Amino acid sequence: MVAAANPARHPTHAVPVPAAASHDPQALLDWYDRHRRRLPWRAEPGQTADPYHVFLSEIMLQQTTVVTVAPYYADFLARWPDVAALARARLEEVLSRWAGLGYYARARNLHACARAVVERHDGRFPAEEAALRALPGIGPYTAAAIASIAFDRRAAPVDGNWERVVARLFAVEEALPKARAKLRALALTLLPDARFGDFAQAMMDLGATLCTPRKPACALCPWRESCAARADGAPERYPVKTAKAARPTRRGIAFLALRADGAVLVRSRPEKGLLGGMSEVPSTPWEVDGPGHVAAHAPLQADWKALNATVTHAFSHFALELGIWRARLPAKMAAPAGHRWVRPAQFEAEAFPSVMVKVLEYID
DNA sequence: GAGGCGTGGGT
DNA sequence: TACCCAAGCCT
Repeated sequence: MVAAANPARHPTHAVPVPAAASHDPQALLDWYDRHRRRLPWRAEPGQTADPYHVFLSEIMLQQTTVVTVAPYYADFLARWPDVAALARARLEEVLSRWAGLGYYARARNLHACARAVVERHDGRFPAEEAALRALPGIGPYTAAAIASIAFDRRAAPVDGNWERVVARLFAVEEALPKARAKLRALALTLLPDARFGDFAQAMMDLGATLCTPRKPACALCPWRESCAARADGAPERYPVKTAKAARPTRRGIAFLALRADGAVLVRSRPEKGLLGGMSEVPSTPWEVDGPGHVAAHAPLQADWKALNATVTHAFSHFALELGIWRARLPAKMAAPAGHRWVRPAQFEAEAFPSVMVKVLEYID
């Protein structure tokens, strides 16, 4: 979508803009110049950010906090300092270094995207939103983020921060996610005439530090005078959201097969779906109705002992309760088809998601 | 377009 | 405790 930089000069019929609203973009840029957060992936003031740094950080930051991302970003950048290096990496190694960060399709797409940049764009990220959007794992937000932050193109990376800020500035009563298009249209009316990258990051900093979900610090906000939600006296009421569905509990049993030499029996999950491509301890299916006939799912015949232990884990759309069955096996025992024996010293090279790290606590 | 897709921290 | 929340993308 294309919108005029200033709707007062270039009226649009797409969305009615309150006549009284004057959220001066320069006021936010001035605030940003004084309060910008120093983050590992950000360029120094006045400098252009490296597109690869923006790309890597933006993918990691999808639905993930700055504090969580920071060590992963440092590790990836040290290991793969540029997009060509990442493109040369093995997918298994990328997944193992991503382990613990969640939303594992991001890691697979990150790797595919690096290869696509090398193959389709000669190793240089395109500056245009449309070309960026065509790359794997890069959606409308990330395309706009790279275009604006790395290339200072006029683009609006509307994330959760932008949505919250805009919903409050205009006191939008329509609920998310349905209100998304409206919030985006309103966001476009806020854009300055220059410094698009700084403006994008300023909106994120504003949302992350002042215009927070709970107890926003309106007294410190550069837009406090023109904010409709503040005028209403209840800024924390925005953005309005529709209630989410309740999260069911699924149950299963994990089979901890321990060889006498200390090795543990593991396998890789299918490439697509939940924890796609990640390493796991074999288990029954995880179902709401429970594991059913447990022994039928055991990876091998053994003297299985049910431990008095349950691993619980919260996924985004269901809770998991995993019982543990453990068996000890001779050192020369071969791995069944599709499985492999892994010693604890080699765990670092495996792509164990957090739930499997919890299961592996019971190898002793 | 609504739901699948992780995780850890905060209240 | 049981939610809610965080720089979304894909199908």
